[in-house]
Amino acid sequence: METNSTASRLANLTFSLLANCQEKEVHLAELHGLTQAEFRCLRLFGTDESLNNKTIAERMNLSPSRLTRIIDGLVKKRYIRREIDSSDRRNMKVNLSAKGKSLVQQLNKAYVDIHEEILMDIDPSQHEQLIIAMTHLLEALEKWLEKTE
Amino acid sequence: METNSTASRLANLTFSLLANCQEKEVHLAELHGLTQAEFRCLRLFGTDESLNNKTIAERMNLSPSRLTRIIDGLVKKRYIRREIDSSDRRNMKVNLSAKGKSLVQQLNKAYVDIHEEILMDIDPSQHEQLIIAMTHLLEALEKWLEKTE
DNA sequence: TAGAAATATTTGCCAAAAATAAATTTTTAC
DNA sequence: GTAAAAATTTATTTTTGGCAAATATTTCTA
Repeated sequence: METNSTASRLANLTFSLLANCQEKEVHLAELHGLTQAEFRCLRLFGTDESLNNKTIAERMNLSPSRLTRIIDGLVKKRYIRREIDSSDRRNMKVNLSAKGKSLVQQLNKAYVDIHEEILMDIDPSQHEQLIIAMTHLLEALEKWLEKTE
Repeated sequence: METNSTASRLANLTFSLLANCQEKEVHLAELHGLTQAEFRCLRLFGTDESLNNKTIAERMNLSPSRLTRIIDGLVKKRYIRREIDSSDRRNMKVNLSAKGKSLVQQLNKAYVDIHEEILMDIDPSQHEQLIIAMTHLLEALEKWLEKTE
């Protein structure tokens, strides 16, 4: 069957892709003097976002206390700032410093650039197809994750 | 420009994809009583492959001594076997046990199945396009990794 | 409105996992 | 016979992560 061999080719591709991305992350984190947890945490921030401890903990599937430590590191390294939320003083508003913003922007740009290069190699009429396929891939994965939770 | 916004959509997709895959790996490793390092190491094996310590260490970007420990764990958990290479007794040939083979096959099958499901949602005439695009993505990433090494 | 319950974060403590460096053993190769 | 290579052991450090208790603040309620 055709689908089967295509599926296994695709599976191999995403497998290698994943491995490479992971390697890339390790490398980038090291390059900026961050641990992987810190790096992953930083990448959660949009440049203008202001999050609190608990929200980040939930997004990263970690305990709030663990998050406090990760944020400690990022604050010490001057990538983010902590500030008491004036509307609810139990909350800590966490947001990027100038240094943090610049790094996040730089990383995002590099990431978009790679994808732009790829798209240049592909007929524009196929772009939407690709997006749709990738969306399916992501949905399938999310569904699978929920199922096994 | 059209390419730019498509590129950033695609970038977001692969970013989420990566995060989900990582979560999935954590989950699967736990499910089988393996640490993440052990799980990743196991997934390096084709069902009939026989590798030595150093090769695996290189593929995983780890020190040989770290690898010894990871393999220790996998041997203790009966997923792989160690055997002295009779042609060069300094080498250790490492290969999957029956239990290991069965797990690797099962994981590969689940992986291919997900991709098969995805492909069923996509017009078969587009399949080759998707493969090509993903191949480009992978190449771009590998090139980028080499550059920054 | 005083006191109880709930919420968010931090702190101290601890354990497992990940990683490296240096020393050691065995084997090979020149 | 000595140097180099492969794997392991030993010792040590860093990273990751959770739990329970403590603290501060807010919300609920009697």
